Amino acid sequence: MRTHTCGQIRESDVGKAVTLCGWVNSYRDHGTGLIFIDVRDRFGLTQLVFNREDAPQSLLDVADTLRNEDVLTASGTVRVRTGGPNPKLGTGKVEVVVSDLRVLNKTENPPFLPDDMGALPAEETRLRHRYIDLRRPTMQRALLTRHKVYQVTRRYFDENGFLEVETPILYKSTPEGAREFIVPSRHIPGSWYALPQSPQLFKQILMVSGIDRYMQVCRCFRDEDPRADRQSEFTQIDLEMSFVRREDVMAMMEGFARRLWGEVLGVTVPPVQRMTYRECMERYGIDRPDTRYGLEIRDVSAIAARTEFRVFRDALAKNAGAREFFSKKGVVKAIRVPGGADRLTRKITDGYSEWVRTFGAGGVPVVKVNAQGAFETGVAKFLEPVKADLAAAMGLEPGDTVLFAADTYAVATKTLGELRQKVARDLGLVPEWGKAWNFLWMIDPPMFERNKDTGKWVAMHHPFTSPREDQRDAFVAAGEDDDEAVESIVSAGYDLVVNGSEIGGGSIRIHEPAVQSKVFQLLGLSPQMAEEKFSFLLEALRFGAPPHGGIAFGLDRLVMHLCGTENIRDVIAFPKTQIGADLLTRAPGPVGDDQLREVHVKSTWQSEPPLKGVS
RNA sequence: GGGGCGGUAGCUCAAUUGGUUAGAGUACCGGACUGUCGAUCCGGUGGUUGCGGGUUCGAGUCCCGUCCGCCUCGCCA
Repeated sequence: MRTHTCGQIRESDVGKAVTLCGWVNSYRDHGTGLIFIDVRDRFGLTQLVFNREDAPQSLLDVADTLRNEDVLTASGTVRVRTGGPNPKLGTGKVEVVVSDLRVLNKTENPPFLPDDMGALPAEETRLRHRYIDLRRPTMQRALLTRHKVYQVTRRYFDENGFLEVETPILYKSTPEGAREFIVPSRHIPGSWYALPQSPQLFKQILMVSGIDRYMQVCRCFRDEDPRADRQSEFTQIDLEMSFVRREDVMAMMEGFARRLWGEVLGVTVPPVQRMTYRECMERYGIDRPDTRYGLEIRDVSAIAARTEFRVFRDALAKNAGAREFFSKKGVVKAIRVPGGADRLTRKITDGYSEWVRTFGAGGVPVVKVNAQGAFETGVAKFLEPVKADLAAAMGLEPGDTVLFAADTYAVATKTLGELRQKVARDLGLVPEWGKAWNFLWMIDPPMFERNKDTGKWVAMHHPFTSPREDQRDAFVAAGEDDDEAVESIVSAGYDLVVNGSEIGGGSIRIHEPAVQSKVFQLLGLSPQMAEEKFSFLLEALRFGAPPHGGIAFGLDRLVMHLCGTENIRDVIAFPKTQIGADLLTRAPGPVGDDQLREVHVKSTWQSEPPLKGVS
């Protein structure tokens, strides 16, 4: 149908007869003289020109009807532009003098035009007419980047001896972890499949099967509320390796990250540092630290203990005798904001006090160091006796502000971890996209933590994560009710973090039945329950399981980083909204009673589905 | 489930303290124009102010409910 794409023609093509196909990007009708049409496809823009003096009337009649987003095919001759080049276009030095024009499909007046200039339509509108939104160059670039990630991924892991194996989408419901999407069985009344949260158990079984190295670009499903960087349906680069220690997996993945950033962005990934979970929490208050800026957290409990400030004293009284780092032990922590005395106004810091309530903190005590080095604000008088020690511990200079959190270790750490990021954003300390790539491995995370509501132990990663080699015996010996002991056991897990965002996580797995039983026991799964839910895995582990470990990278998030967007929907062709709706196809929707009967399901929902009359 | 922001013309937005016939840009329609390139100039069509109640002489504006979108806490092994 065409001889060239719209991004292809150059000066070297002058004089050639060409045929192009594409969409009308813009039309500039000069009435009695000239008509210019920019025709667009995925590859670029080419200017078509019609001259009213020498073009036949039949051709002009068609050209006159062209409007934005009409689909056309045009044939003509390439020539150098006589009106001067357009440096913004790759094809900007040439144009096509059209001799034949056909409208392949006239468009209705589109709800919006797919250009990247000016304000975008509301996201609702973009999702509703996704096919138009996806014509925008930015969206086409994102899909292209995503495509490159698929290609690099498959090449890299193929080169390294991985076998791509597909695993089931209709899967078995397992307890633990995220809420599942479920699918009723027609053949087995009252029975349900679940969509996989990840192919975790299958890939471990593939290791027992002797596959040695497995990878898959796979869709995963978690029926939890989405976020800006999270969809309930998402894609993982999933892999598993036999006969490896965590160094082997981490080295493999560093190589992968290096290849990805190199091939997609032309960026050389700097050396990947490692940081233990504990150090992450101590310095950054989060398990995925953003190390592109300072504002590190300091523990000032010992100094705070010598003040009469009620907020500090009350916090420090909590579990005062417990071991260090215990989640319920009271602590006072602080971050120093250089130059904050001027920049963090009373209004801003009051806002922080309000904001941290969402993390369970009561507020943010603030002290400012004025130009003369004196402490200001309400808590200053309490801190006067420890002024010198605090200044030394925090490295305070005139003009600084100190933000405190006084609470349990868990709350104070979380609060300052979040506040640190907010302050960095507010003060413009975060480098713009592409300026810094801070990769780090978070290692040695705890095996378990207590669920805040139920009080039960939950696996930090998943129940098949092995304790770190040297922790095995302590783990097997740990008493279920000994919180301090259980919390202190670290696993052989690892997360890869870039610029404060977790892009992948994995672990060395348990291959010993005794260790696996202990995990289930701590999670409150009786041997019978464990057998019922995971018999296939437990059985497989008994039939010659090699030591193995693996990791999964979030492909959507990788692409977000490589595209420089903070919206996961910008890297997914057909994403869903916050209530899991697809505004394009109007999924989910009702099904007929006969369909339900066939799968032995009766709905308890009596009203009309709300989405039906979407605005 | 909780908190926040938003919903006004096809699209992006405005509308004073609750007060005349809800405006502008753009798209679309018509006209003018020979080198534009986000063309320009002139004119025009276009509104259930998300939906349902309420208060009021009077509601885009205030109140209640509800739906939808986004951000977020919880949640996300």
